[in-house]
Amino acid sequence: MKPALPIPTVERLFVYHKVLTNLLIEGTTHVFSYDLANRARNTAAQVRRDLMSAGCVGSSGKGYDIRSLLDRLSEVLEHGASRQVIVIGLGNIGKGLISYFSSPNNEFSILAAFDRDTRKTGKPFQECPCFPIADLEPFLEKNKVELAVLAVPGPVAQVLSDRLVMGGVRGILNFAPVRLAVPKWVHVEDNHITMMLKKVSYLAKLSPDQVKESLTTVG
Amino acid sequence: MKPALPIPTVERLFVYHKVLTNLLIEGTTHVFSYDLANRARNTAAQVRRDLMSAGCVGSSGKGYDIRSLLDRLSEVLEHGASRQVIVIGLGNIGKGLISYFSSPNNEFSILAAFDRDTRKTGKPFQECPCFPIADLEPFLEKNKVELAVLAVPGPVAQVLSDRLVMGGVRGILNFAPVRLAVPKWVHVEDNHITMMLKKVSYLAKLSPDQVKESLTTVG
DNA sequence: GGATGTGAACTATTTCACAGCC
DNA sequence: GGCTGTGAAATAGTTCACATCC
Repeated sequence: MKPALPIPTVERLFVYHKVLTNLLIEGTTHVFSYDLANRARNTAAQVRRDLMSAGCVGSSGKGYDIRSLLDRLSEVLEHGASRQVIVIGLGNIGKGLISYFSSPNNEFSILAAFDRDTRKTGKPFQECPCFPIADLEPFLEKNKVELAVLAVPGPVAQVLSDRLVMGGVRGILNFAPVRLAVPKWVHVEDNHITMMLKKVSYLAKLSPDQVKESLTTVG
Repeated sequence: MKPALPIPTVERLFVYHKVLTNLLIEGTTHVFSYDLANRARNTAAQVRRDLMSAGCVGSSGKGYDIRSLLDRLSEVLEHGASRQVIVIGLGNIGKGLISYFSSPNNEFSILAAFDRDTRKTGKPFQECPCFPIADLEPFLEKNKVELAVLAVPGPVAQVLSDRLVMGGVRGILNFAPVRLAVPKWVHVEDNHITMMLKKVSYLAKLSPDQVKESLTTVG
């Protein structure tokens, strides 16, 4: 088996995949490394290196063929990956996710939401059924879902995470502002919005106080 | 001026700050590097190195004094950083943010939301006033806000980003699934939920198919 | 004894720079 | 001529390991 790709590379590959999809929709068929680099905000050398690591090939004269690039990237990034997701917590974040993923172009399907508030359960939210938390285990038992979005308040996040893990979930996108303890075969990706906002604030503070040039000078 | 801290370090420092805050609330006054490491899910050496880079000092016998650690971290991470934010787009994500930041313990204050839907504007959402997008420029003119959360559909994100930048915004937390083009003195932090979910899916697929041991064996 | 602080070694990642190809 | 593919160099980041201090 070939060595796993470094995480930073994987993240950029996802970006390329998105950019390339848009280019294809616009009707473009080929792209140069520096062109893709511009759109993905990095360097041509980096793009070539990344694509190489992913096993993509271009041709010296014409650049990369977008369609085969996408095929290859999809294979590397998406082959065998779960696409079925449940959402825990039907607050605003949970609802936002469901709205977002009910758009037709989505690659994930949200099978169900779970909430402890009985006013929310029973009836579906935007065609997505919402069940009481107590139904979680039987649902997981029956549906073998491997991915979950955890969008609940911090204090209950760990307990729910444990239940997800016991139910066979192997990937959690966690919006709760706590660090979850999970066994090593489960991957948690934290989306701590507060922390991101702090980071933005920190970096905005650092960036040089520059004269505001016309926006048209910026790529 | 001392050299800027590496981004990965800064991110970990935010985590330490959070962990330490919780510890302080619990009444703990001192912490060892390996202890902090456990709670932040990394190694003792890393913790010591990070704290050192941030200019923190501990003492060999007793570990680190949490209160002075927090003081120092706050100084490094938060001194001079903007705390006032506006939210563009009062969809579910926008609402979620506002709900989240209206909790009393928050460090950011959301001054206003903006939306193009006139059914949402005029009346406040949870005490946060919501204005029509047309009011953006005068609002920025008057309030000198430097941070914005962009939670609008992809197709309109770039235009709104331009308007934010022209209005003096220097940091954007972007939920729209596009790469924004901004001048170099503006920092954009992307929170592309779809991409994060893809990443979780990718990593969950990779993680070894491990025997499920008792959850109690896991920290 | 048991921590911290830190140079030095190591590992990972990015960038350079150029041979080879179209 | 211009672009890809890729060793090699450079840089960034992490971990080791031990002198030092409480």
